Amino acid sequence: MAKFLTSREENYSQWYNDLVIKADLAENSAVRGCMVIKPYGYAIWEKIQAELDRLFKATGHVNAYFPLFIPKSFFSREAAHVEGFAKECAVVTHYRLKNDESGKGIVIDPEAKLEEELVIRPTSETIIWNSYKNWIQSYRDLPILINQWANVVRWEMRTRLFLRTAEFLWQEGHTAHATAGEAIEEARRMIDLYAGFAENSMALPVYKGSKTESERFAGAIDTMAIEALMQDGKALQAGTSHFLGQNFAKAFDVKFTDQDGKLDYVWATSWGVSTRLMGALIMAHSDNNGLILPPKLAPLQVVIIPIYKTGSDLEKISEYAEKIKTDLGKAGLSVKYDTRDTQTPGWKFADYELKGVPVRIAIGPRDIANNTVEISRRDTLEKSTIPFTGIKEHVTELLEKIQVNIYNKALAFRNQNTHYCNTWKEFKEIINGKGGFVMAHWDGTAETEARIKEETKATIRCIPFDSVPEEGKCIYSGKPSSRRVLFAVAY
RNA sequence: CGGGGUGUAGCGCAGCCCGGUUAGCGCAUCUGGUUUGGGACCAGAGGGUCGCAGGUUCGAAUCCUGCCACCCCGACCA
Repeated sequence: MAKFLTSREENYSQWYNDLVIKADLAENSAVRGCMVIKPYGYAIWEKIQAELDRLFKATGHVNAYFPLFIPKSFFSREAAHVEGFAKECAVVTHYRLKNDESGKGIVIDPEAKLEEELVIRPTSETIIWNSYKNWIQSYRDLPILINQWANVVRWEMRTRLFLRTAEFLWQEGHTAHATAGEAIEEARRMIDLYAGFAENSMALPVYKGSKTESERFAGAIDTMAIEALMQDGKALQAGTSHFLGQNFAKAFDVKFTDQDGKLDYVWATSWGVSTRLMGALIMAHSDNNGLILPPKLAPLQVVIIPIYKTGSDLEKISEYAEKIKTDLGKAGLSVKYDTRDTQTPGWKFADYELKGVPVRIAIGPRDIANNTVEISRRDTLEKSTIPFTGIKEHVTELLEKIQVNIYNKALAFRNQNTHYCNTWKEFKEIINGKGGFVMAHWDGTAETEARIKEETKATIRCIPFDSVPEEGKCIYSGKPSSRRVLFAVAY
């Protein structure tokens, strides 16, 4: 089985690449570092989008859209911001092409040089706060709770499908508030929302916490993140939410008059998740047979496959199958009845396993005779034969069970691979060995953090919100520490 | 951007070192037939600017130079 995929044990990153390609999720394009998201992959992204969009709206946010291009000068207004992004910006310098004089091909028209270059957004804080300046005068104009679904470009050196591409799709929330407290609350609300989404919809357990200063978003006061563990023991940052203080308000001169008539700068947050979530989803659950998708995000939840020898067999099976399809459809499930006679049942079984369809129903003459169906779950590959009556209830329950089981499995793995280390030796053994998360004491200095990174590649993923105060000694420097932080080698 | 590797049919590869008929093989595709409860079988067919540009040579997939792309490992990052 699974001779079409490189196995996880053999080469985890090759397995991931194979899976993305063979499950027809995405492929590389003619443009370096940019991917084509194929229909099946995009369907999963649409499910992710739909649920997140619902959650954003349920917490009072609205969608808007800002330009792809940002005047170069906007970036220099916030010092830390420009420093963080300058190295990976694509820049538009001209607005016209013309035929080459020599008659061969087309060239940039040197006369069509832009007076001010435009940066293709790597993130939209600057262009958005430039607009907010005009929208905000009084506390009555606040808060502004806006989200944008967009593409952004970050000219990365090394790219990998979904995990790191030069162009990616994401959503970015940009909110404006009258008080620091309100903004902090908002930033925290959104990281909680992301964590809830990861756990409930993606079946992906995450650690929540704040980044250290060196890992913080360029221009933020506090960056909060959710961190997930992949099957190879590496961590993946799955979402971030930033408390931006008054940095962008100051950079773009966004002031408002409060209830006491005093003028103050506006407080900001921004938060986002990207198509990288697709990578997390793929890597966290899948196996050597292919994708394993949580039912809540599977574009196709149930597939029905007929097994027949003759045309009259197929007729009977189809009648039976169509009933099931209609029935399950009424229960709100997405069901496909695959009647293609160009592929054999065995081929279809393998293909839908590769694509991670959670539940498969096979119907053959045997089932017609016995009034049964064969039902198979993708997460455990278990098969059973069940009676035709009550199939709707059975499938609905099974999908819920699968959702829970996938989560529990990922949680167990995450917990088994979260180690509490007290010595440097032990720390290195785990990080260099099996990997995983390490909860360890840290003296709070950027120097120690950098040294640890240099020696082991491990970084502080976050200072977990729920880490309990505890007296200890930094594993590296031996200096006193009051709480453990979360280390891992990250993607 | 540094180190290593690879570019030959849609995909995966052999051929290259040691230049010489019509560039092979597996998978996939197409046609016909038999099949169909875990990636079916037989027969036949189609498909190639040998990554690109120069050079050496009577002759280049093969040798030389330059470039480009991709993969792996580092630094950077969601």
